[in-house]
Amino acid sequence: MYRLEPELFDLNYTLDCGQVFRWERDGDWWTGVVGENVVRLLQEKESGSLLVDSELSPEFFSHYFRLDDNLPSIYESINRDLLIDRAINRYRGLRLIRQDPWECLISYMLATASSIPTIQKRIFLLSRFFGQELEDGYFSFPNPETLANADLSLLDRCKLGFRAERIKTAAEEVCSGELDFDALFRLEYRYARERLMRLRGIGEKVADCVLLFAFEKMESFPVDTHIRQIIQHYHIDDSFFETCTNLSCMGEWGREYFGHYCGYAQEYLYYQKRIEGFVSLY
DNA sequence: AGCCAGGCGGTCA
DNA sequence: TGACCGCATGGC
Repeated sequence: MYRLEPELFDLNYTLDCGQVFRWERDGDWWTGVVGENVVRLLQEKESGSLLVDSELSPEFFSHYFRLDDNLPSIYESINRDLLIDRAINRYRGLRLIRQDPWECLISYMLATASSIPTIQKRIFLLSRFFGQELEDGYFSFPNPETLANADLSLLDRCKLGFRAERIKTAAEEVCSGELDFDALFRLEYRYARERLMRLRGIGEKVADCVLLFAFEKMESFPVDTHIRQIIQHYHIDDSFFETCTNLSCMGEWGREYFGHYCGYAQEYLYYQKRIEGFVSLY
């Protein structure tokens, strides 16, 4: 157990906002599986310091929680209107997380047309059946080889529905090296996106989530049902939307409107909408 | 019961 | 291209 003193960081918002699915809260403590490690974290209310119960190093968490991001500077760059301004101030300290590419890829393939509790349940079952037990009740995320070789009847027990075949195929591509994570890191956003979208089960939204949360593409702007509703409800920038109604166009708009760190803007808007619905700006 | 959830892929005009 | 539909599952 050790202590970290992160600046401008809110653990609760960061783990609760819906970007990760394997952290659970019990009182003030969060427990999660990161790689082969079971991790417990608590942030003290007054001091803001982080209590870490884990084998992983301080440097790891600094990297994992993107403490290297200059948040004030990012806030300044994305603060374009009253709605995002409110979200930034209300959920101050929410940071994006650097997720493991493989786990992130499969998780968001399993997230299509599902509520967050359902997604969490699928990943829990998948880990329980195909991962390795780390300590009592906690399992690692299954590796690509295991999922590539799993038979569909077993995958079915994880309640994946029509997503089962898709993740098996994706796992096979990762195993064979046909899908190369290192290459995705090096590719520019739009090319990495095109590459991911060649997989069955990955459209614009899933590709954007994976690129944002695992491949350092801050200029991703995932347009899910909440973001679509926000844009339609507030008529942000309505001169643009006279000619733009579909989801693809909304993504393009987000990148233009919020700039390079639009991924951060997206996450704040998404969380605010999930927690508070359509907020009043008066 | 019916609709929606961090959607995608196919079809049909 | 744009609108509609089926796809499994679960929560409300």
